[in-house]
Amino acid sequence: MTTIMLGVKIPGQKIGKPMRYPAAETAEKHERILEQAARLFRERGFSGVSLGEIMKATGLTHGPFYNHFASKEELMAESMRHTSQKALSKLETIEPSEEGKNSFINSYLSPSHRDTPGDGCLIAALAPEISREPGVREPLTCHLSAFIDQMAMQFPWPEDKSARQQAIQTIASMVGGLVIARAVADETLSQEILSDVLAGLTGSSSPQQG
Amino acid sequence: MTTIMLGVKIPGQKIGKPMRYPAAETAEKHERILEQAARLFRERGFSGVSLGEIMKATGLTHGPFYNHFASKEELMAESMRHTSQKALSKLETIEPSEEGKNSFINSYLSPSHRDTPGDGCLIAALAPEISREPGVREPLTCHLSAFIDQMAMQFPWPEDKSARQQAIQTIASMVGGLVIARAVADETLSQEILSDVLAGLTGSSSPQQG
DNA sequence: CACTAAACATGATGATCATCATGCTTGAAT
DNA sequence: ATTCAAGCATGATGATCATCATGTTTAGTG
Repeated sequence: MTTIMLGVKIPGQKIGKPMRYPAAETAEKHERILEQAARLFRERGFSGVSLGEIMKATGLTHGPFYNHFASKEELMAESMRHTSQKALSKLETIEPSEEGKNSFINSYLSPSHRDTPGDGCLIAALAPEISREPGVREPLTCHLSAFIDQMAMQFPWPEDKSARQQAIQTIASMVGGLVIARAVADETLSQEILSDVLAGLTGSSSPQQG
Repeated sequence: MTTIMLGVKIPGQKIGKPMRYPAAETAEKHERILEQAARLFRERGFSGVSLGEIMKATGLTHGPFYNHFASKEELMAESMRHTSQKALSKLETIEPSEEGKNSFINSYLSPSHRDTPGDGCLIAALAPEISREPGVREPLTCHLSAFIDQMAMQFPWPEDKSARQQAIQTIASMVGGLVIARAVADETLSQEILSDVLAGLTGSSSPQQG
């Protein structure tokens, strides 16, 4: 039986080994790479961003990339885990009430979220590409699974159907609504999609802001 | 004032000009390029497919591509229009009843559709990439707009809300459900997503086949 | 029959990119 | 102070790709 170490290389944290560069700064750069990658990937897709661009965005050259990650694919997976954690943490801070839920859905289906994919939902920005990239399907699966669980648990749901089923239906509507609102070139139609999907999920007929 | 000709080059159909290769065969090749492109783009994304691959799939070499299309971007737009027309035609053949609607939704959210993106929904396969590619947002917008109209008109909808709004909500759920079912690596979860979204849209609790 | 322009095939070209190679810099442990 | 591997920068390398160049084939037209 073979044990495979799947642990991720985290510079500046090797145990008992000397760190010639300040560990804190190195870890900070590592983090910056992750964050810039997460932003750029969501803005332009995995294949639309080069490693050089990402490194430049963090203020480094392309050289030291492989001191931080083993490959682009690993960076993709790591940046997804990173984004997922932040999204889940944010979700957990929302008031576990009907109002909290509606406000969450409202902000998800807002023009602001539609227009800033780099800071938004990982799934809506990257799902089809993820489907085709074996290396990133696992983090996506973990993320979505955790998100479903958390939404089902955190918010109140009508009791005629299971909370989990309703969470899944809600997420599907949110993702689908955002994805098509982003793809459409007509601002009026795009806004109509956001409003209609929002209305279906919250019963609200007032337009969402920001 | 300048008039810009946006017409698409269609080999074998220039008026009054001699066609040295058989017009019928040339038009057939043109069609084959469109179809292979539409399939490959949906399977692997725009940026995941090279022009060489597409031409090879049609039985030609990469050379004559530019005798048929002005650029990859034009091919992308044309293949989307081509796919859109076929999808709309197919939609129109569906019986305009509750059963027809449910059967349509059922087949959209089936494992078969999930597993064969190359022959499936254009939007679910390509929407995020379309959002980032200026040259293909117009055909997507036309497609979605026509699809909304047709669904709203063709199927019966509860009268407490506008048919159009319900069509939009339904499409959003379908697209979102398919997109996340495809992205997830866990077959059980993927199947659960398909079933739950389907149940929310049709009230059916029986699993979909094919 | 000779001519021609569309359509075809082979083969550049130049750009982009992931990854690797090399040498310099740093600073904690010796 | 010396050492040395992590981390850094510059600069290959080799692959892929969209697009272009060039020559060849084709079948209507004159």
